[in-house]
Amino acid sequence: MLVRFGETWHAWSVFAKMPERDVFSWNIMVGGYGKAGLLEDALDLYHRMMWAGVRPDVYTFPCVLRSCGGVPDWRMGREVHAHVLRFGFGEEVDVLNALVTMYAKCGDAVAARKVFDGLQLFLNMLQDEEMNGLAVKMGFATDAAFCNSLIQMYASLGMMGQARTVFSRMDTRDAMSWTDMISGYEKNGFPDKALEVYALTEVNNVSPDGITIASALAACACLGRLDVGVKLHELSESKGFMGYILVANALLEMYAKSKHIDKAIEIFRCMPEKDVVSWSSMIAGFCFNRRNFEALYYFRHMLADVEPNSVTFIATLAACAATGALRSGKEIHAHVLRCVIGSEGYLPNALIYWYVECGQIGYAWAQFCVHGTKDIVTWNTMLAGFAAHGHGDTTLSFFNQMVKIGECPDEVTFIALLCACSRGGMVSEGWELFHSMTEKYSIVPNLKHYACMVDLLSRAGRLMEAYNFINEMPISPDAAVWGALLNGCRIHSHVELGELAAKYVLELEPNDAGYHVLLCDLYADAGRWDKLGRVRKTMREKGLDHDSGCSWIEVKGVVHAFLTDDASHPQIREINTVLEGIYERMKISGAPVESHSPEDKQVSKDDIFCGHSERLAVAFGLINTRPGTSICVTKKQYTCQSCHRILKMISNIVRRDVIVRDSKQLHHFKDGSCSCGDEGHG
DNA sequence: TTAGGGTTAG
Repeated sequence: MLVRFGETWHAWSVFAKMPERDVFSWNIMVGGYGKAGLLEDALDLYHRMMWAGVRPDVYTFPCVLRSCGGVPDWRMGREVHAHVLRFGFGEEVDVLNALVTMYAKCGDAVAARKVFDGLQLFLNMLQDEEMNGLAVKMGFATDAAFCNSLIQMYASLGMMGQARTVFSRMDTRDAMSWTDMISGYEKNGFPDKALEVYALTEVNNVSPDGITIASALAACACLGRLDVGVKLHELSESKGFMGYILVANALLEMYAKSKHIDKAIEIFRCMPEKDVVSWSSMIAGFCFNRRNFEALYYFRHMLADVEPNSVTFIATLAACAATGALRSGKEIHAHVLRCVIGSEGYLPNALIYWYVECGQIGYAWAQFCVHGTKDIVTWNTMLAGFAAHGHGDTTLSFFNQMVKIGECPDEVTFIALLCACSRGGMVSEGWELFHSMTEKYSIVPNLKHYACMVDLLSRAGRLMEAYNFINEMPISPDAAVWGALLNGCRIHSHVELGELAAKYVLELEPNDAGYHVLLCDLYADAGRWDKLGRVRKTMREKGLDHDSGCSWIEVKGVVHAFLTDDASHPQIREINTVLEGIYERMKISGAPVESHSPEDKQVSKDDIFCGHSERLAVAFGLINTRPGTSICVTKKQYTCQSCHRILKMISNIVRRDVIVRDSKQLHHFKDGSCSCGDEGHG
């Protein structure tokens, strides 16, 4: 009784005073600790039960295995598996199901499958009509507890077809049967089907409990289905589930993923108690809504309240990566090392990705080297990192090394590879890799691969070849594919083809400011001021010119943000002095500085003082960081051509690496050239 | 009138 009210500690004191304890009382205690989330305690209690010489029964195992899967503790799970066999429960479906789920949660798919296969014969008998009839007659083939157990097992192995068969065979389904189906579909990547099943609960007058609602909300979050989500919110309120932390957390997630982060904040603030999931969901929610600084702010506040876990760190590192926050990320890295969870799941990959995004390819490499078990994501992150920093040859040789040790590339691998070829101007290598996708690795190229190929060809000046390539694509091209051609036309000043590409791009993405700017750059470079004026007018009409530039740089852990023509920074005088000095040195070196303005095509002071935010941020970095260190700036928008040109020169003049992460890609400027391989940038 | 279904990252 006390356990049911969540008073585990109180229950323990009663339990401890009991003169005699049978397997029944032990089961209640082990189950109670498990349900209260005190998984380690539940396992400890199970050990004590064993030492006390109590013989476990059929109820003991699902309960203790659930805790093993929840930790997850694979070694303990195996130990319990041995007990299952020793005590003769090796043929109990409910126990075997719990074993399958436990192994699945511990990431041991092989063992899960092995246990499952042992059951297959029995399950096949149920598929057989005669046996099924017999089972029905005996009253257990449609028994809710038994069937729920089967559904869970099938769902944990991703066999939703079988789960559905069992589900439809049932006479009476309880809330758990419905929840199993909803969460099964959601977890196996069919959130739409999950919501279809949820809709049936309404038709069938099923009363959903908190877990049912949370599972349906997860599916809403996945699909961004705010309409269903809001109904579930109302239902939760009417049923009094809002105080249930699981439901409140699922609601946060749903609102954040449906782009209603303010509603998520409202719910979060009303929560009397917040756990690690609530905080992590908010951090991830801010990232999802591109409010990365708030994500970092919440992370700092969280530390005073609850202990972060690996999910928290992964979400926070994503915010650090998006903002180029090197110092904050390093703090997290230190936390990770202290908490000894550095090798947990996806976390090492998140660290590599964050170092890459902050322009620290060397540290990313060091992190890669110390990372124990590398999966395909680890390799892909590193490959993409080398590609982004302009190390084309390294990317390809690294790929060969990867294949040599037996790692099988996936579709993401080829995006990184084609990107590297494109930036390094390696056309024949790019073609070869593109063909090898289907011929050697049976990977069907998707839109991203096609966009990479168009980028590769058009950057190399093979504009007609790129155009023909698009026309021969087996799938219809998206804006990114035409955008790559437009960019190539801009680099090689091919106005006519560029206009054609722009026509398709703007049909598909009529309100994308970046593509409009690209077209402006094409006209500006070709000196077509009349047409440039017309595009600018369209942008004004569409309200695309209001998004003024914003760049920021982190210096000594403090983020300094700059807007276009920003004169508000306390160091603005020094910034202007630095820019002026660079301008003087450019003049001396005779650098061919071109202007955006039609009147003045010669070296112009306007170039250096154009007020674009990234230049202000870079100049600020030059003043406030040690000589020789690299300068990392993050920009919210697309870097304009003029800035790109100037930044190349700055990197040459000051002999420092300048890294600018804009909305499209990473630019690593070094000794007068850029990693993006954009030769047309001047 | 004991178990088994659940939320966060990628």
